[in-house]
Amino acid sequence: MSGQTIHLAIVDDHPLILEGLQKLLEGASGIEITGTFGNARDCLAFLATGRADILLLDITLPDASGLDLCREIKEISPATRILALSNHSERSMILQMLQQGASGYMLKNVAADELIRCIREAHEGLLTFSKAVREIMAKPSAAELRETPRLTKREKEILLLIADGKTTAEIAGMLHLSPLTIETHRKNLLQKFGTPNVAAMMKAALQHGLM
Amino acid sequence: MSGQTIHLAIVDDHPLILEGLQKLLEGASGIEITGTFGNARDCLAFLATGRADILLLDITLPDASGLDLCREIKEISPATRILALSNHSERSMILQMLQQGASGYMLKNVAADELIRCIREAHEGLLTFSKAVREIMAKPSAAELRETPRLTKREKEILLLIADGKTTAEIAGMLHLSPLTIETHRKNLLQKFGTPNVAAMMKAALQHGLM
DNA sequence: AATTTTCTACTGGTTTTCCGGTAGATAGGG
DNA sequence: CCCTATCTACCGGAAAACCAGTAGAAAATT
Repeated sequence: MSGQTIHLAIVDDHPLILEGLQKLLEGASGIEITGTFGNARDCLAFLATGRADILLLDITLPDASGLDLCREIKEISPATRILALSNHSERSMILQMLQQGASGYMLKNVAADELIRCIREAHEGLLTFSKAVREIMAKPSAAELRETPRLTKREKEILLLIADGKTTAEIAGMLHLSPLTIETHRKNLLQKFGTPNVAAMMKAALQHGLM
Repeated sequence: MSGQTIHLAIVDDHPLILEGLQKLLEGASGIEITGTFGNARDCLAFLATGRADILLLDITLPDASGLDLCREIKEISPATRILALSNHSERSMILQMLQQGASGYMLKNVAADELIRCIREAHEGLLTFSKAVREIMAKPSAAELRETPRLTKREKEILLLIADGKTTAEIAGMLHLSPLTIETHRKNLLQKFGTPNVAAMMKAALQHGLM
């Protein structure tokens, strides 16, 4: 694999960026641009037949979210390594992109040599980031880790069972407790999270990484 | 900051690992071990008064999950950079640890020079991984990206509102639709996710990164 | 030993969700 | 133009969740 020509595709809704990247990568030996696309649709159509080892992917697209597109591409073409190239510099966005299957992340202000390094590293099967991204990722903001309700052991236990779709009666049966007790715990959980129902609570709990 | 002595603390429930790491890091100049702990409690007690620039953190602990401990530490001592040092090699575990505020991740089979490099890089404010971890992270498994139900525009819209804790009636009001219509969508969503209620659906949706 | 937290359980009632259908109107793509 | 997917809307009934309280027993902490 490595040492071969790298087949690169680019998705970005801004034509200027596409041109800029093309020019920028012209000088790089071993990298061949096999397609450039302004939206998700065209990109997917290309990947049905065409080849891309590496895909530079913007997150803001006209017809889909880059997050969705990333996952879709990994489904239909798992071998394609996706490098996010975005203006979004929030830690949470970077993590989401990785969760959707990206193999790297760069900000758009990345320098040419760094961009090329990232493409090469991704092609070698390594997770890769531009330096600016590594700096962002190393320092989680206090806002991101905003205080999580302190749950008791029992509450955590019950929260997990609720998340699994178990009803109050089912949980009561499993834990050999009265359904009324489970209801109380459930009520306390809702109150601790400050949410009106389990749907919102689930979102809060999962975003806090509680499961 | 950089160039100074790095104050390092270690949390690992296996005494042998603690000793091994201490010996291994003796030779490294500029790194001073200020504390070693076998559980979460002792570590938190230390951080209340003591100092640690970098914390090597195992995920499996007797009295808490390393994930929980990581977040707690970042809350009480945000300046402390946390490097996970674990046997868990699943991509999802690594992502979770980052979500909880870690600045890096290494597997326990890491070589001495790599360990030291990671500690130094973390101290310089950079996200850092051992090479093995970068390889794992670059290739998301098919299982992780297991197929997500294909939702229509409307369904996505309603899913988000449900996640915000809105009731059927509220959603109907917002979208100027009949509550019965919303109920149908809700029903279809449950069916597509294969979940018996919104709690489980929320978990599924969030784990698929749908929000 | 004293205090606080957690776990347990209850009453009684209201709201909401969930289940099983059916079905016309309106796109969007081949 | 046709076909499929989507969006809309309905019925009736069962199950579950949510709300607002109270309260004793058991742990855990101080």
